[in-house]
Amino acid sequence: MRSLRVVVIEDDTLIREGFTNLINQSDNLICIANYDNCEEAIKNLTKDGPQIILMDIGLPGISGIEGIRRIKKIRTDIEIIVVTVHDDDFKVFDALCAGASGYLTKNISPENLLNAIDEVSTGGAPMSTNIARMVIKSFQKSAESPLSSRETEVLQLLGRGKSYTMIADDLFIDKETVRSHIKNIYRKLEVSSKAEAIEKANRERFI
Amino acid sequence: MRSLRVVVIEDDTLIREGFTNLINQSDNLICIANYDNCEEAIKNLTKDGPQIILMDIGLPGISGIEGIRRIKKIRTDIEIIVVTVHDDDFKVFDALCAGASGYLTKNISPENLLNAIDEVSTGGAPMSTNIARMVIKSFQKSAESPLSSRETEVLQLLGRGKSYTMIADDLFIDKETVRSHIKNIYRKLEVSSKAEAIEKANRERFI
DNA sequence: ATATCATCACCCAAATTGAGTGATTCAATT
DNA sequence: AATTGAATCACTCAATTTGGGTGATGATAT
Repeated sequence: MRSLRVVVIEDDTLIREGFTNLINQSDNLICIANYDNCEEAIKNLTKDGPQIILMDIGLPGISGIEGIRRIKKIRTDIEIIVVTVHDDDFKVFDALCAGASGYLTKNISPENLLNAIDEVSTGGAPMSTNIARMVIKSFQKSAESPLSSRETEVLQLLGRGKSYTMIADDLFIDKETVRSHIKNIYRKLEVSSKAEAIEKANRERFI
Repeated sequence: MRSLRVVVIEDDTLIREGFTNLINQSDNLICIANYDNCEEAIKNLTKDGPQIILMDIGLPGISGIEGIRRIKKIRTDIEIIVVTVHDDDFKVFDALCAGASGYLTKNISPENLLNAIDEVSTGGAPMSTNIARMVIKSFQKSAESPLSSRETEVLQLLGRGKSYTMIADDLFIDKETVRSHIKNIYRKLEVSSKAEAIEKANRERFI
């Protein structure tokens, strides 16, 4: 069986060496190179030709997030797994949006790290349990929205760029009714424009 | 150690019995009840008092998706794991939006099913590998967008409900420039209004 | 060299929006 | 029985927004 070519990008020497050794001890993986920064890694990307990259995102120089973006731009088929201590929402979602296929926090066991590499190579998306929960939560609305279900519906359509008239047609109600709902939405959210309402509703996960 | 109380909702008798037996054979789980429809399960929800519900979503009567919504409305703290043959995008995202904490396809092994129940009880979000990949993909933009990066930026702001003037202020450019970008966006996307542009860009994952 | 990108300008008419100030009906809660 | 919230509809008014034109400029890239 062919070995999967892995590149490690991680500025902590100890961890970098640790990952490299771990990968090379596995019989279906080979760590083709390791780097302590993204710039170097990108420079050698074509030469190295990895299928998988393990990557820290708290790096000096260009951030790991930007690094992911650039790597995916060069070769979309490389699977990138983020391995980091950061588990704050923004970092996670930025990394995923940039193109990461997996996201692990650093307390992961060596065994699970190897499993994750395996998983990503077969079309999976390995995530630490807390990350998976964050990701799933991002789909769910807040329980304590002040908006009624009809108001929520109206605001959703407004957020899709629809005009009062179009919303009225979609919901089979009069334009005046839509206006009325929107006034109530503005009052409840304490805003006074479409943009503010959409902004706030998105931030607080009302829609 | 206290047993986790599980309820199974599944219309296929064979599978339902199988899940029930499997759960009861585990020493930290107890299947407190099982149902072949959501209505019954909801009726007995308070009496049963489960921490976890295993749920099919291809049910007669009210759909599993609607069932999830209603159950979460009654008791937000119940963790619901969807176990189903359906892995089409809409079903998955609808279920997650409705409040599911996990999503497994039915080819799962008995061992992994028990692991998933365990995982969800400790704050995880168990997903089959293909589902996890779908979920992560939903964060990522399409590679072959016809829009330039500036146009993408403009369209993103438009999608947040901002007016031309606000977008101009945000990007430190003239309102006329914004209009110009939007005209080009409309041409490239072959649309002729804000709503259509946002709709199409979202559908094709350009923003 | 041709094309795309990013920027700005002016015209025009129709549509949209936000802020008023109302009303009615129905259902739920107290 | 009274109140509240939800959902529906009506009309005015002025400012803003939008979409369609038809241009231009300089820079960058292919």
